[in-house]
Amino acid sequence: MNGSGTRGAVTMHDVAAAAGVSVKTVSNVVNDYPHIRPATREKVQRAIDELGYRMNLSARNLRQGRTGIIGLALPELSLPYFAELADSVIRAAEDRGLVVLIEQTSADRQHELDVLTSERRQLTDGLIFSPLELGPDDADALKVPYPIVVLGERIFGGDWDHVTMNNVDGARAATQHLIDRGRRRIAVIGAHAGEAMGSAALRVLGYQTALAANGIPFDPDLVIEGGLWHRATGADCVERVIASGVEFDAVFGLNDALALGAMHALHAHRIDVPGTVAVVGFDDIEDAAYASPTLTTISPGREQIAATAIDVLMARIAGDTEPFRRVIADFSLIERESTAP
Amino acid sequence: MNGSGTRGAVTMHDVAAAAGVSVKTVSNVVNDYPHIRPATREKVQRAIDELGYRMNLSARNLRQGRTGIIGLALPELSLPYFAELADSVIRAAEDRGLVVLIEQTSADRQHELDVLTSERRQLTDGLIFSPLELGPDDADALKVPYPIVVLGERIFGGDWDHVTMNNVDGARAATQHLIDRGRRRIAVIGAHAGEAMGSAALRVLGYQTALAANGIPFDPDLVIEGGLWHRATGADCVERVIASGVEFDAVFGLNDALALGAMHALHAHRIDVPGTVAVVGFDDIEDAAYASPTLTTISPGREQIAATAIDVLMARIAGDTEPFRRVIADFSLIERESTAP
DNA sequence: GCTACGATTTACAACGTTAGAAAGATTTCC
DNA sequence: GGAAATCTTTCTAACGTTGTAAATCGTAGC
Repeated sequence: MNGSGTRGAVTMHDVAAAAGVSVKTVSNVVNDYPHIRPATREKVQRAIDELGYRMNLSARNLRQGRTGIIGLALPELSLPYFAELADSVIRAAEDRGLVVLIEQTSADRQHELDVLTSERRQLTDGLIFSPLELGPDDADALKVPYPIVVLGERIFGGDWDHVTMNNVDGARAATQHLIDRGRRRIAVIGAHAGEAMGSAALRVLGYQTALAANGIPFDPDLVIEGGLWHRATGADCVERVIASGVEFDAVFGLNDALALGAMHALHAHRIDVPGTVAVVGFDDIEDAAYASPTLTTISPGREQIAATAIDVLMARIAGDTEPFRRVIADFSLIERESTAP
Repeated sequence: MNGSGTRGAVTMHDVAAAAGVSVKTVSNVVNDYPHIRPATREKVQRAIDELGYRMNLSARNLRQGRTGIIGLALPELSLPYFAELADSVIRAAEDRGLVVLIEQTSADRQHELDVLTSERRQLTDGLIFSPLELGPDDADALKVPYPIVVLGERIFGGDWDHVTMNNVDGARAATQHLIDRGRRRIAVIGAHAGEAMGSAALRVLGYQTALAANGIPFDPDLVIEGGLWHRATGADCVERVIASGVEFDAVFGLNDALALGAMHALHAHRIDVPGTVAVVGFDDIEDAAYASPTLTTISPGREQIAATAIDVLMARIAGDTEPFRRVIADFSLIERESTAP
């Protein structure tokens, strides 16, 4: 079936025999060992090309104790934010010659714990882990015997590397932007009452900080609860503010899906965006740029998060023993039509 | 750092020594070889538990020539359809004890070709490949020396397994549903003029088939071109039909994003959905269920496609030499508010 | 008690690669 | 010209697992 004769693959031994050198010399050529006579290198290279030799990675992995694969554990690819994060991580990994194995935790606590001790960890050199359900109490479970980089905010102060977006400052900037546009009655939608450390709480904190910095009183009536951060929730939140009769001239959706849903509901009520109500989101998912009007949002530095996570992880895999790092990605405000003056 | 003493992992040798049996017996226990005395099995199991032994997968891979990893090559995870497909494939693989390595081709022809011969193929037992740019001319490139299952419609008649959705019949059913609801002037948006074999062409074909079956004349003015299947394109298509003055009482978006964009534009024009214009999509992405009104669509059997692809691939990996299969997944019509009577 | 025949267990040799050190070439320097 | 230094190449063992075949055990049949 494959071009080159026998069923089994071509090995270094075959190449060595064809080139008239030892196996180790072939290995040296393949691995760019510096001290090789040009003539030898060429001889070997020719044999490799002629025989169509491909390295057997399992053998190399066994010998070196490395696989070149990193794990990425996240809630679900169906959620646009995580799909885009995975996209970025895969690209960043590819640039560095690594490959990514994705595991979904379905936002289930037990599943998140399982991933940490799964047999799959044998197959990966390290793990990038984006938990949604684990909290400070689970810190011990994260003390694993392999390199791990944790994404997101839920677990602080542990003994591991942490790469996160700047939820507080990002939210502050989003709010400040609305204030700069003359808005004073800013509804924030998608809040989670019970939570102290999740993205919702941190973003609401940023919102409050911005209000305070501008001497605008905080009105609890403008903080709208909303569980799942879906479009439908966003629409529902807006329906509720409107029904409540509370006045507002702007909406801060704690993520883009909420903001998009909000715009939809505003539209349904013939409320002009951004004329009457300005809207801003958070995450910069692709749809935000295609909505109408296009949505102003905070870009959380997804690419940077992905690249940094991979770099930190690679350093740990290579044996780096520096103190654990906490990296906070740079965010940026993407101004679009939904907050045009 | 890890609980069990020395840096290096526990091996079968350690377990064998602790249990007082040979390495092979440990291997037999681990692999559920039937002829093992219960007492022995228990002894070994206890040693395994005590030492916290985990199989070294690289070693097994080397010995068996299998990795337990399958590759999944798709355009981009940022596209919701592919993110959801990847989700389904990963779940299906997990159910069967496999693990998935995702590679993105960025919808780039060269990149799609590269994936087929990448060094990564050494790491996977087989490949599930969803090409977007390769066409019938590239058939030779798909004759690879490892198990491969091709998704999608672009390449027919080759010597490989093929799992695909039923674009023609699905589109026919979507159109028929609109006809059943009394619609006669159905605009179809997102068509690709040049294409003969892509999803766009096949779905338009299904649309025409349904019209013909019901004796409704085909009006080319109702077929609206649209390149990228994004929400913005859908909105734009609707703007164009409206501007053209052509009458219509329904819109068939060739995918959900187009349909959602269409609903948005209709809304902007104060056109009632489904009262004045009914809308139907294709793909059943998650947003379709959260839109307002919720979107009627064709569910292309994503789960089934994923499961079937994995099953076929596993059979090939196991050495199945049956003739190549072509599986067409069952679709279903999901009726929602956008086509309510 | 002895033989035969499964049931269990073991010894040994791979799987294809690379680390480490030794061996062989070649060059450099007096 | 010879010794030392350096560059190249080779040799020998692993890495941890499983397939094969052979060894050992246990017991049923006579």
